[in-house]
Amino acid sequence: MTEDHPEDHPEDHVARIQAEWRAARPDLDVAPQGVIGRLHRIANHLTGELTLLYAKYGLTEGEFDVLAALRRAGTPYERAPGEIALHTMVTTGAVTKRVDRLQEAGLVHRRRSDADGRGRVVRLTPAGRRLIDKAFAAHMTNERRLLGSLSPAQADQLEELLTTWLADLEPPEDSRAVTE
Amino acid sequence: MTEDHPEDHPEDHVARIQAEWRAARPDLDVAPQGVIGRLHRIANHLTGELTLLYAKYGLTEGEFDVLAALRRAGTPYERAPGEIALHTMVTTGAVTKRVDRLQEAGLVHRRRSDADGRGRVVRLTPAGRRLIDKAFAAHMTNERRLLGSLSPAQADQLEELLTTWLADLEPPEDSRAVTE
DNA sequence: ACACTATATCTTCCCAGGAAGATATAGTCT
DNA sequence: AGACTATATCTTCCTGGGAAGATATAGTGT
Repeated sequence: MTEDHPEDHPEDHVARIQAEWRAARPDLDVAPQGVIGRLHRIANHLTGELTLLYAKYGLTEGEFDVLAALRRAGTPYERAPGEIALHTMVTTGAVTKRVDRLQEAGLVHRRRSDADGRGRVVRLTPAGRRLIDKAFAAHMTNERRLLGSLSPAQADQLEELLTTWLADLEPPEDSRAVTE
Repeated sequence: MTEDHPEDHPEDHVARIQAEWRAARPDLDVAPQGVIGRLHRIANHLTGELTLLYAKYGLTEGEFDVLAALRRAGTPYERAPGEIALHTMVTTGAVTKRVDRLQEAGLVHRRRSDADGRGRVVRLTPAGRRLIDKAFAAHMTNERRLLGSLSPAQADQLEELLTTWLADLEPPEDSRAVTE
């Protein structure tokens, strides 16, 4: 965030935006954009690439997330919609629709909960299990590729910085909320 | 991305997801999620916080971006919709609608281009100029706050890593495309 | 000048997700 | 048991943006 980075980066889009701001508003310190702007641009690029891969398996990102949450649950690959909403960080309304689409595609099955009449249970079908197993393996390969420009040491360093930052940004929730 | 980080992070959401995957798919290396997953979570948190601030000024993120792009242009704060689309990384259709809303709110003015009958020129009104000047200053303060958990040295290190990564992810465009 | 192609913007249609309300069932207190 | 509150899910309505097509104007070659 200091001004002089004697690296060989030929000036990226974010640097140009910062330069424009420095000209337009010399009274402001736009240093934070150097981190936050680049982080957002990277996130957008990554999302675009990841979405392309999901599409190869006929899935949207949201649908992939639901299948992944079910797969991670382990046998018998079941979870309540509310749990899925927590895991995937969307509203329950969004989960309802995602599950609708996945059910339509025969990838999940929905039934009433025995234990709680209000609850539902969403379960991966065998087809859903097969699909997410293939898609997730490809997804990991894809992520590894996208990280390719960083050396392992750089990736470690980056992970550590992001972990520190995230720990501060995330609400200090009790871990139960998400794990259970 | 190595397995042992002897820090004091008590295990975050991403670490839990990775642990679930290691149990469910021990054949896969989910290390990339450590970086990419956290990056996305941070980006989401940041977007949420930034959006809250935009809302205080009656703006959506998209509208803020348009006003900012015009403000950065310098006097007389004008840009063609196509340029705005490039700067804000959305389609021209999205720009049309954003400008519609901003025009409705009296923050920008739209007229035909003299030089090119197909073109339009979007210009900040005085009210728009005042609003974005206030909002952008607050935005920078907000971003500085959000970076607060990192030391200046950490922020520098992070910026450098992100710059390296972004340089590889961004298409090696010729710089004209975005600057002009 | 004419035909053809390229470009800038806008329009139409669609989709995913959020917010808030509706519904059904649980749990609790008396 | 009855009343009241809490909870899980779904439904309805709305909004922002994407994709592709429609318009209007430019530019180019003959």
